[in-house]
Amino acid sequence: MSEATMSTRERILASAHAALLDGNGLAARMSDIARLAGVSRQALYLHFKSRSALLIATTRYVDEIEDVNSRLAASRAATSGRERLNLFITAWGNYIPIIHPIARVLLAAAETDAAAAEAWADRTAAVRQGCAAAVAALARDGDLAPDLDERSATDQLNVLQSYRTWEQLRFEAGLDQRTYLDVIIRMAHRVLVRH
Amino acid sequence: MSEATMSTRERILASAHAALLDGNGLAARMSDIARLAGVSRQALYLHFKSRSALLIATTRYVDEIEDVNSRLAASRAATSGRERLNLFITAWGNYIPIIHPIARVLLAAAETDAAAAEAWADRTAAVRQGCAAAVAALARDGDLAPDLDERSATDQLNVLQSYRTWEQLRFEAGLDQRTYLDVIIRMAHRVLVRH
DNA sequence: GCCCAACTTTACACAATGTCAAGTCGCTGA
DNA sequence: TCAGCGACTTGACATTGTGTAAAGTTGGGC
Repeated sequence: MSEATMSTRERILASAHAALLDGNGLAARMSDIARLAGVSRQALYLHFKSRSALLIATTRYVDEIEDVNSRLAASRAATSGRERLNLFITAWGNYIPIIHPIARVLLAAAETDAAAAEAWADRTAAVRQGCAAAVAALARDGDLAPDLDERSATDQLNVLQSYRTWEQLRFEAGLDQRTYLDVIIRMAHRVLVRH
Repeated sequence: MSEATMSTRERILASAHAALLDGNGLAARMSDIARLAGVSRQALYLHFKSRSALLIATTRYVDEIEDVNSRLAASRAATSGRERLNLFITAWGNYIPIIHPIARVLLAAAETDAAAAEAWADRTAAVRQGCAAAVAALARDGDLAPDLDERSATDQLNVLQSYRTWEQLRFEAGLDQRTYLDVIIRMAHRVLVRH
């Protein structure tokens, strides 16, 4: 979709995305996004009720253009539980860097805004479902560690897969993306898989 | 120290602590803290350069009155690496709930304030040292998983011990504190210890 | 009795979100 | 062709919180 043919709403979303990607996205103000989109600040409020509503819509927008659903669908094709675990960790782990700049700001907004908190909770619930499915596949193969029930195993995988864990390993510990994936896959196997 | 004999600075810190503890601490404003301390809002600026400086000082204040140092020192008495790992996880894991309400706000401030970010980095560096020491003790006993170097093992333990992991397991997954500790100890052992 | 330090009071600058109302402009349909 | 409508702009304003500035008050030590 060329810039000229995009609806104003789409241009706003694309500009919000761009504003959040660049440098200190957290500081992106409504007026910055408006300037980027080439519309007035007030036009933003015609399309989105509040900054927080715009952030939520931007997150969905990026999920759509990056096609998060088919990325995650790949792991469902796996035949064994262990394979599914690897594919799921890889698929989600490679999506985190894409959604990260936006999620970061949404999460910050969630601290004070109830709607943003709910939107965030929706996302994490979706990831948790993926974790639960991978755990169930392991259990079906008899590969789940015998001292774990599926619920607790899902909690543990979910924590390893979380956005915050990625953030810490990538930025605080300084791992590159490939090493991050290796580390998480190793941890997930040792934590979840019978041996 | 009774309220009457406390210096103004101490009353401000104690009030900031109280304000952050109660309900939605994130929303605690300078004027709320001033009211609680029974001083004018401007008095806060006589003692602390900014909100962020007050948050940093409050964190240190709580560390002091809760004696975080001797809590963590306990684990250094351990004879074996495995024991040290357990003691360290327990000591730090039981301190997180105490510092959590304050750390949460400091972390939020760190998103936009460089001084707060640095104060946060100091804290995490201190915890990481504890992790590194536990890993070193394991390695000394020959109990560290052979595919791990100490650096990577420290990263992995550090992520398990992190404030964010605690938050997710306690509040998103709904574990109680005892179960949280059990889960982290289990994960740490499976991830780090040779078997 | 004077002074000083700590604190209060009042006022204001500033940034950002969000609201409001009137104005512009191009397209569409009678 | 032009009236009207929808989408957007313009400019003004309310609100909330941080941080600064300056003058006033007060109590204790010398």
